[in-house]
Amino acid sequence: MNKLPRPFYDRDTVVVAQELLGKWLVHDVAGVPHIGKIVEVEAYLGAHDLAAHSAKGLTERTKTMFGPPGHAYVYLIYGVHHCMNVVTEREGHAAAVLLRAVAPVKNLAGRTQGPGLLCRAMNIDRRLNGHDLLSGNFFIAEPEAAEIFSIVKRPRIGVDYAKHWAKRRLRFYIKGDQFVSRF
DNA sequence: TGCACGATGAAC
DNA sequence: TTCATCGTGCAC
Repeated sequence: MNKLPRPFYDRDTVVVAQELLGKWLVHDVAGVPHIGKIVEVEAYLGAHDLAAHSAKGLTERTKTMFGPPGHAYVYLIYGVHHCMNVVTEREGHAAAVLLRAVAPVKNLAGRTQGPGLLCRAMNIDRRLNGHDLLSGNFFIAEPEAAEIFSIVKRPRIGVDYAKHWAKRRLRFYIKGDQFVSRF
């Protein structure tokens, strides 16, 4: 499979977020490759973005976001669900792209439309926090067949506390895709 | 050492 | 609209 290289992630987060749409998220568990096509994402631009966890500064929780690009930032939310992000831009910039939904491609059971459901279906939990996405068992790859689609831009979900940052259209999804979490 | 609070999902 | 459930961050 054609794995995305480090330079792909070391670019403007809004660009990376949109280009992640259509790509394949691959997690190999005990020899079984779980594969989902990314159909919905959100961009978190860095420590200046009040909706981003990194706006709190460098802490135990956010140190993955402040690390080098191309690594997974996985955290537990509401004590119940896991959320999976991809770190972008240069080390120290603390930006990331939240993966909100995937469409089943291979070996996925259950629903995948939402950040928590996506992680459950893909067997992703915080043990994978900080994991290098250029590794052999957990990575993002080019899809086998490229497709043409339109990208819808909307405000991010669940970040009303972020003042004017909550209004920016940093949520992106594939237009008309049935696996988008909500329209 | 205690406590408020989530980048959610499911039930009521 | 409410609630489950717990790690993190910061106040005391």
